[in-house]
Amino acid sequence: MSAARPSSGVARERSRHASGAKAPDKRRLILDAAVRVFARQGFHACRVSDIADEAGVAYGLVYHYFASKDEVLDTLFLERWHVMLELIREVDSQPLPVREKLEAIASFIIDSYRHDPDLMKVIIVEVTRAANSFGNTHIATIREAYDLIGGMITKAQAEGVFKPEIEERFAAMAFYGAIEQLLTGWIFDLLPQGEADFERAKWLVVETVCGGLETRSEAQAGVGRAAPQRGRGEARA
Amino acid sequence: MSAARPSSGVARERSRHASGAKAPDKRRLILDAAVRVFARQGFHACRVSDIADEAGVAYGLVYHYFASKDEVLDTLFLERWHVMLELIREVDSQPLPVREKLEAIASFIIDSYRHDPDLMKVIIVEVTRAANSFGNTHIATIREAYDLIGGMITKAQAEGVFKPEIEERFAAMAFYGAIEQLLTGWIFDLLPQGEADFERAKWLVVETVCGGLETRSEAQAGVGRAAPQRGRGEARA
Amino acid sequence: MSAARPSSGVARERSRHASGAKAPDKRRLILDAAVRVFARQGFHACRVSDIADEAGVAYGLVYHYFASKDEVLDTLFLERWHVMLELIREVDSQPLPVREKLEAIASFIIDSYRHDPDLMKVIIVEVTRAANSFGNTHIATIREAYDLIGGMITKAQAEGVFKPEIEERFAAMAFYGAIEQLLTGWIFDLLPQGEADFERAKWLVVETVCGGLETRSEAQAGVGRAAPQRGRGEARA
Amino acid sequence: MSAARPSSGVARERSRHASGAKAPDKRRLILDAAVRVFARQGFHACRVSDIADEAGVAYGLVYHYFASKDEVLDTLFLERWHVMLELIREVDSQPLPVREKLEAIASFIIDSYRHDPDLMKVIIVEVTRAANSFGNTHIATIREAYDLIGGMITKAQAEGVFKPEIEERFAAMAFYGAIEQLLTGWIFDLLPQGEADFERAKWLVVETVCGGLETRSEAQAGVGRAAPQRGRGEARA
DNA sequence: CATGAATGAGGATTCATTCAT
DNA sequence: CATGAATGAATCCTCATTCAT
Repeated sequence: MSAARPSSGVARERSRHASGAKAPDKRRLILDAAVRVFARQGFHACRVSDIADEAGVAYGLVYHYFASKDEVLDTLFLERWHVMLELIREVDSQPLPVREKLEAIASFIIDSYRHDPDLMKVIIVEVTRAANSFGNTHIATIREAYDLIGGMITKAQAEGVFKPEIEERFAAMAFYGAIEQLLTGWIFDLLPQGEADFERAKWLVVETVCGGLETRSEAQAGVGRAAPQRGRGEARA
Repeated sequence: MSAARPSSGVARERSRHASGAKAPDKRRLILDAAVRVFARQGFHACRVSDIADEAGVAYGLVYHYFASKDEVLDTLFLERWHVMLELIREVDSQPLPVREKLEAIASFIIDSYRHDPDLMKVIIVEVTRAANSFGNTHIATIREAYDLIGGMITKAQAEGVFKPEIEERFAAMAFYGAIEQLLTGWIFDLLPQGEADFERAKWLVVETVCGGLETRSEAQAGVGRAAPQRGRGEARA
Repeated sequence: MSAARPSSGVARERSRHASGAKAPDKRRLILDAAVRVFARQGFHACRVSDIADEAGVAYGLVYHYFASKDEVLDTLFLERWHVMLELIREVDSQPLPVREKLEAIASFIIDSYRHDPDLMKVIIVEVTRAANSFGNTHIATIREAYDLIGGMITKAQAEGVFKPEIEERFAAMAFYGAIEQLLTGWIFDLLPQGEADFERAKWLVVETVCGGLETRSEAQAGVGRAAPQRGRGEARA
Repeated sequence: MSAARPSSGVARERSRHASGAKAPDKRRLILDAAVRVFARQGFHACRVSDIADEAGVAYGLVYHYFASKDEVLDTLFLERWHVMLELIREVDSQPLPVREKLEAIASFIIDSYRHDPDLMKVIIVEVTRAANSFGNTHIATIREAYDLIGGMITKAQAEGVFKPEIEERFAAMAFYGAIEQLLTGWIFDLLPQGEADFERAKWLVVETVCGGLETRSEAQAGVGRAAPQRGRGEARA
């Protein structure tokens, strides 16, 4: 009661009373458990008690920290997406070539999956696609990311680096869609997920999309990095 | 159309008495109603009775033709995806340049959306989510599509048209993901959906992805078609 | 429509138009199928379509011959029970010693089970015990049998063959209960059901109950037949 | 009482706070209500909400304590049957003549009915029918009771008290069947149920069955008690 | 903070029965 | 006679949520 419950906003993991990592932080425990359960069973198919069981707490406690089952998913989405937006904004603010900016974004997303595949699975499968429930709630947030990426592309077009005839919003969607589909491929085991696969994927998505967006002169200039070693049959993580 | 026949019900697609549109074909009626209802409310949020009401039939008739609510969605998915696979196979069998093959695929998908946005919305939004629960029946079907597209890319690489260092499966995913994300953009009203937008989108996705995949020499050859007129403000929504 | 449908009454298997065994007699087909299905799945757990499937007819046809699923069970019960009552009445009308009368009844019931275990299972499990539905409907019929048996016992008591201090109704119930429980034992595989087991069971139930009911003098007179060979471990039918 | 604990729910039979009848013990409340409702309407004809209403609790609470409607019936059966088995085991372990042992068992069953006719009605009427569907969990329990009674008979045969030519399992079934049928007679109002009727019934069933099972010499010894006064017209119903 | 007993609205599914062909 | 498409009432069960302890 003394500590304000941030029902949204980036997680402040510790710092209850500024005392440090004293309590096991049940709220975090529940969120992490929810990720695993949502990833395993899907949001709709799981019960609140499943989350509580996974977290090892009584299920009434979930309602102590979250107003509803929905809010748990909302929180997971917003936590991650805010980090994502922050990253995009930071990248955007720096004086880098588009290709590097886009690569930074692709890297961030792919590394996010590499670091916590369950979380990304939940966000992609349960939120991003959930047109009629969560999707609508978070469209504004998602749109912001597209707008930022779109801005980068517009700028690149103004600089003559990208072809001017491709509309920035469409390009931003295509760029993001390509990345997300790679994650989807990993999630559903359609693509191999070795360490090298992740690295190559970053390069690939940038090379493909930027390659297509760049003007001839730019492409000839050979700004693209060399492809990481193409390795097949690597161990999957 | 090679519609999947459910285990329950009778579903004699053939016209009764060979006369044509004699019988109302309730099964089709239910499927079409389901598309509208799923698109409007989402699969989970709608009740079976909503489908029946929309179709103007009795509650139980849905269960006369389909074993469950899931099977209705399943059927929609399989129906559509079979058409899609057929198209891809046909395209693949013809002696066309990759770019044209990919453009045919992109066109087909985008036209599918243009022709029946509700259906595509359902397929994209609900099925991915359902893939978790529905087991891997659908994954196998989807994988086949990717494999076919991957095959086109491999061939193009062998012919020196596409860069060899990009793995075909990843490229196929990126290609498909770009298209799907455009649809998602339309579905969520993040992109304008005028007639010209659809046409430009076809060109754009091919130009972007192929442009990125093609070897320098190929790109220089200028195989790409000129961009359709970039027109703004035709947004429908 | 020309042939009166006996919704109750002993089955008149053939004799539609007095022509003989011309048609396969679908009604009989359905009744026999119902016995098998009721025995296998239980009355409540089976669907009308299960009966129709077993009979190899469309399920609408069941309603051509019977007003409801209930009536099918009713008919089976009444068919059998009328035969049973007839037997008891006939036995009762003959100038035999009680012991032989009761043995005739026990034999009839046990032979009924031997001849068609499914039918007897259905009648015992689904009707006789079904206190609140069928039971009540048929109590009158069942009571008649008890009364007839009770009458035999009263007569035997008057003749000094049976002890007078045992009330006839109670004795009749006990007698019938012993037999029915043997059937139940067979039905649920608690007792062996070889041919000899059936024969011994007839003797046993009469020997036990009559032995207990008879007066000392009568018992000493040794009216009881010798026990059939006690055989264990016989093959089960 | 060694009540079977269901898999769901919590069921802390122990008194809360060691204070006694503090908590209403909803689980017991539900079971008792179920007995009344099952007896009145029959298992199949009643709804779960009828049980909840009768118990004065919310619908869902039934499912808090029991996994299904079936499990409620199951629990009632097992609770009762365990008490019954315990009684039989105890009787069996004592150095009494068979006749007294069997009389103790008959007394117990008949007193059970006298004490809670609804419960016995449910056990007799519904469980036999359910045995079909419930699988063989119950059959095993029932078999154990028969085996114990059969053991008593075998022992009596070895001691020369009972005729050796009657197989013990058949005799056990007949004995139990006679008792059960008396209960059935009461349940369906075919027999009078005054206090004296119950007492006479105990004597009758033992006298009849034991009388039939005993060897001549034993019967002559006159071990049987005198019949309780034969009184008519005390019928309760 | 934590617990889990209690609530009850909500929805999928079943299946007996009707009836047009 | 036969068929099986069509109907829709009936009911089980789930599970998010509340709240007393």
